[in-house]
Amino acid sequence: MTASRALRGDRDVSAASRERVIKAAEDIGYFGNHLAASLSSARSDLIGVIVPSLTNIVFPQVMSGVTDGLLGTGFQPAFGVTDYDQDREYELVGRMLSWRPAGMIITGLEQSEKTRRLLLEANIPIVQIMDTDGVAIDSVVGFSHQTAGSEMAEALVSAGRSRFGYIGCNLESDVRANKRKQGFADALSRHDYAITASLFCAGLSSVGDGRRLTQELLMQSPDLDCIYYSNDDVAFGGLCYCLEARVDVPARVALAGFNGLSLLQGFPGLIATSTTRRRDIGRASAEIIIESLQNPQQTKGRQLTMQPAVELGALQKTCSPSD
Amino acid sequence: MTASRALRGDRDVSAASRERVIKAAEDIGYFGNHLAASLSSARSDLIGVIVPSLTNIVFPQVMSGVTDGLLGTGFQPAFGVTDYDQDREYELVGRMLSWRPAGMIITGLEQSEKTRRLLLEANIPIVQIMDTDGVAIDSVVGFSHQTAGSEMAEALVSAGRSRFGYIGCNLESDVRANKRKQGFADALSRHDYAITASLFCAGLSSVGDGRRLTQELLMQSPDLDCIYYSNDDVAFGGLCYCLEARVDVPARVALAGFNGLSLLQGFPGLIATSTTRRRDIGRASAEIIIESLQNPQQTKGRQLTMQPAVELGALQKTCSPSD
DNA sequence: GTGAAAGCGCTAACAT
DNA sequence: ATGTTAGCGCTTTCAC
Repeated sequence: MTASRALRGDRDVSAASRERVIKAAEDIGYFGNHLAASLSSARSDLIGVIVPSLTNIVFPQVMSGVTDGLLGTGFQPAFGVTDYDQDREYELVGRMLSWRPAGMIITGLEQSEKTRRLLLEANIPIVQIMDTDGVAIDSVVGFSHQTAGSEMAEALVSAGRSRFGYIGCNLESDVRANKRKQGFADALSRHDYAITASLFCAGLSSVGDGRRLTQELLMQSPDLDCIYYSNDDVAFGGLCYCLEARVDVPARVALAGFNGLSLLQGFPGLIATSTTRRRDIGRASAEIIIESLQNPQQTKGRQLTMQPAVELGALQKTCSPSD
Repeated sequence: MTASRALRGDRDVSAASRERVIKAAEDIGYFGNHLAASLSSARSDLIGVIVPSLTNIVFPQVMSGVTDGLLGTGFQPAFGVTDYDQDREYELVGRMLSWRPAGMIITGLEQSEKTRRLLLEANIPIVQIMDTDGVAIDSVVGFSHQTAGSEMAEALVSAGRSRFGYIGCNLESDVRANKRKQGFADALSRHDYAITASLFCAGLSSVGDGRRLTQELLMQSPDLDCIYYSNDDVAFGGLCYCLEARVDVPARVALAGFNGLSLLQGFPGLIATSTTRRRDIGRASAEIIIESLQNPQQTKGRQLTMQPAVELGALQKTCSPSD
């Protein structure tokens, strides 16, 4: 009937009817039923967004970016969390698709074959985010973690460092942290250097673990002049230990993390990092979905790289401690 | 037909048919349509979850808790973010309800009157979380921020502090931080003390702001022996400043935050805090929704308080700096 | 500009 | 244990 048109803001409704309908709707406290609408029109205004974890601030920021990018478009994000578990991811993707979302944003390129098939067959725009090292399903917004790792290594070598340690958390599940480590090690070996000592912890990264592992690593390898961490949280924990133990950072040992978290502003410049544009990646992925929806042909398989910038901070000004 | 029953795991289907159906479904890559299912059965397996922000780790942790609590129940969380904006909240609640969720979890007790009406009329279990200072719509899981503030004040007074400063971020929108401050000030005044110096910053709380504001506050009021912060992020920034400026914490000045973030493990015990059980609150709220769904009568209007524990850390052992 | 008819893909209730 | 019928609340298409 006319009511349906009026409420959806269809033109071809007289101003008089429109007003009457809207008035009536308010009076009875009516609000539509998206289920019926989407079922009938065979499309919904949901954009599925899948992230691996909510344990540090990185993915929440990506989600904020997506929300921003969707604001005012009439589309709505629907968030899901996999906890870095591929089976859970498959399950979640299936559930999301069964809501017939208009598009999907999913973290990483390493979905299981089953999941990839689901996504492909859904026949909606898919954007994989946060990584570009691999084979895409459709569009991609992110950067190469491998490159990020090697760029950090190059920068640290240029700053005169030569005895490298590594500390990582959650490497069993965090594919991207592994890629960074790989890129880091590869770049070092091109300079005939290597990671000579490393420590790992299972489970999620945390400041506390970084602190503990750094103490341990420096005990067993006191000659290290640089430690690369799987991310900023762990690196920051390392810095806390060093400050308390009066280990001079970065003069005696340089610490390098990853992400460029605002947390680092606690001690500006003391930790080298690669600043990732997390909100921008979220926003851009939302925009690509919207464009694809408006222009299905031209926007297939776009690739957008936002490589993080290496920031050395105070390290820039120091020389090798052996000088 | 039988297929529908088989796929939903209805009993009253012969093992033979069930297998044939499931086999066939896999062959053609069939997966159901939640839209149609929910429309038909007039209920969905979604639980709407509304949080104010994703800018620090607190609400992501609540969301993880909800996800945990829902795991294996067949219900699924659907997350929404309001950015501390009541109009956005109203909009979001409306949109969520139009998906006919089975229940709603929403942060805080300060919804607008319109939003409250929407929620009431939805006739589904509602759980408001994170706060108990106010009037509930249905069930509540959280704690009194007012009490949390006064308990911290009491603890600090007992620890011998007497000259109090306050630093807060985002107080324009963060109702709960305001309640803590109020409770803190009220408790102080019962001891004839008061907050004698404060600084605020607009916008979201961050470590960097805490650092900057603490420097400023200690410059203009060098005699303070205690600073209460709106939360741990800001407090931690303050600690970073003090460590760098060699201000003795907690001997000369005690710092107190709120939340018990794992970040504090960078310098264990140096910041007093109230440890909130964020995951537990998320999990419990999910459980209450599930119970209400199974047992509509008995579970109306439950109230669950999980008051945070004050942790003084190193401050416990110090005496007033004037001793 | 408005209305009537059909149907989206399921589930519920009732046969059989 | 399986099939049949009707209908959830919309949108679409086509008349008027």
